[in-house]
Amino acid sequence: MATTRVDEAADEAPVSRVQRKRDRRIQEILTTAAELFGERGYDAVSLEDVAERLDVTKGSLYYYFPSKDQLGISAVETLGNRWTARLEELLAGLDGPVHDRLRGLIGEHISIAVRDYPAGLRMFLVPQDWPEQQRAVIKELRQRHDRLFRELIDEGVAAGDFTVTGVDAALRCMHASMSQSAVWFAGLEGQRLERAIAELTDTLMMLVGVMPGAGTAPDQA
Amino acid sequence: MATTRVDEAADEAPVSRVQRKRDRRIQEILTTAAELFGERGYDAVSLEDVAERLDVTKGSLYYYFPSKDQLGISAVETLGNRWTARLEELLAGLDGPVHDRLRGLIGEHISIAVRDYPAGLRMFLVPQDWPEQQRAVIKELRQRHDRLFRELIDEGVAAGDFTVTGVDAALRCMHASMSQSAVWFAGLEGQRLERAIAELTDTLMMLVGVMPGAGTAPDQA
DNA sequence: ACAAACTTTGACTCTCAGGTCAAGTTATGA
DNA sequence: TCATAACTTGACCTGAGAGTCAAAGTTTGT
Repeated sequence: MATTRVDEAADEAPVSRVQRKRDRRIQEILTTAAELFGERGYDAVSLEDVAERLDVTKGSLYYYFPSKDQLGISAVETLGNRWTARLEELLAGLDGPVHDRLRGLIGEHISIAVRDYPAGLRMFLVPQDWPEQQRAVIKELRQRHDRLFRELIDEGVAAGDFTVTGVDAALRCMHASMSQSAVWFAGLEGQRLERAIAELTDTLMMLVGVMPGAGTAPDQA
Repeated sequence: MATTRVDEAADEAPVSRVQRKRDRRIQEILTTAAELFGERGYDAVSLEDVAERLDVTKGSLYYYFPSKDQLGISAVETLGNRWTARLEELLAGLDGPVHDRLRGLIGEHISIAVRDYPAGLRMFLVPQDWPEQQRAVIKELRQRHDRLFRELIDEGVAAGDFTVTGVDAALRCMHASMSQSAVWFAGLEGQRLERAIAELTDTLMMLVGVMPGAGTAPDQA
């Protein structure tokens, strides 16, 4: 503990204990804010609401963020990063035939979305509801998600597993449905939720030309 | 023109000349309001905005509607009725194999939605954005649209034309995609819009198990 | 123990949008 | 032409929420 000022030298990450504490606080705020924005929409949530859930007062938030919009942008960014990271991680951990990986990715995407990020989805639905600056962030997020799916689909198409025609439209439908799922499935739990997700997954798999019950290899033609 | 007071007797429709004028005014207001709500969302539109576009002042609106919410409900209702009526009419005018009719319905639905009712779609996306009372109206509207599609699909399934599994999920995806199309295709025009709609239609047809290029009867198995 | 840095508070201002209304304008019908 | 009903106006009230800030409270390093 005899650190006189060692960290002063390290020029990469934010370092000092006080800095870390500040960062943690900021994360707390962002998480809570994202939660609320997701529940009720950006406009409908006041900073007083956010403050209340954090058990502080509005003024505190302004100590960390210069405006509601800035808080909104950061919240969206953080949420998006966590979400995407989780998907990327999941995908990295998957192996086997493309069909199975895609199925896993779709299912998990919906599952994560509904369970953990109903918040995040709302922003995909009507980007215009968010202030100008957020839209850029949202757009980028969307593209990252898009890429994950597209790469997998391309792989499947190259391998001859999928018969998808019109990848763009298919991807759009997938995203639309997955986003909407947060609205549709809100309130469902346990078995019923499982089943709803499974059914939606099957349907979406159809969009890339792979029937749900067809097994791994289509050797019945 | 020698009407002394003939209409006083008719007890069904709203009658007097003054009444009809009033009704026309109300329709104007509702149309404009729905337009604006659709463009920017219910919350983001102030009555002053609505009044401005109508070239009157806010006070006038309160002469016809007791509150913003009531105006909102009526706007949603009117819009929904016109939209559904148009779809029903369209469907009634279609004939030929189920496949073609469904394709026509989907294409027109998207086309109408994007071109004439970008307004109306927004409310399907996140019903929670609307006040409690509107949601009932929205839900009913959704069910009416749902029924149109479902009946057609059921007919196709009965006839053995479609291989759809999980009608609910498929319908959900269709609605999600059609609603989102108003967001995706906003700004597109002419050829590009045509093509986008066509591609989306093809993709959605796939959801009910009918490949776009497969012709009317699947006699190639 | 204590000063400096960091954090939180709550009372304040400002603006904007919903809603009211008395007074004015315009249309209707006899 | 004129009384009456229909409509419109604009000034006003109100509450809510964004944003500010001096002062008070807490943590930190020495």
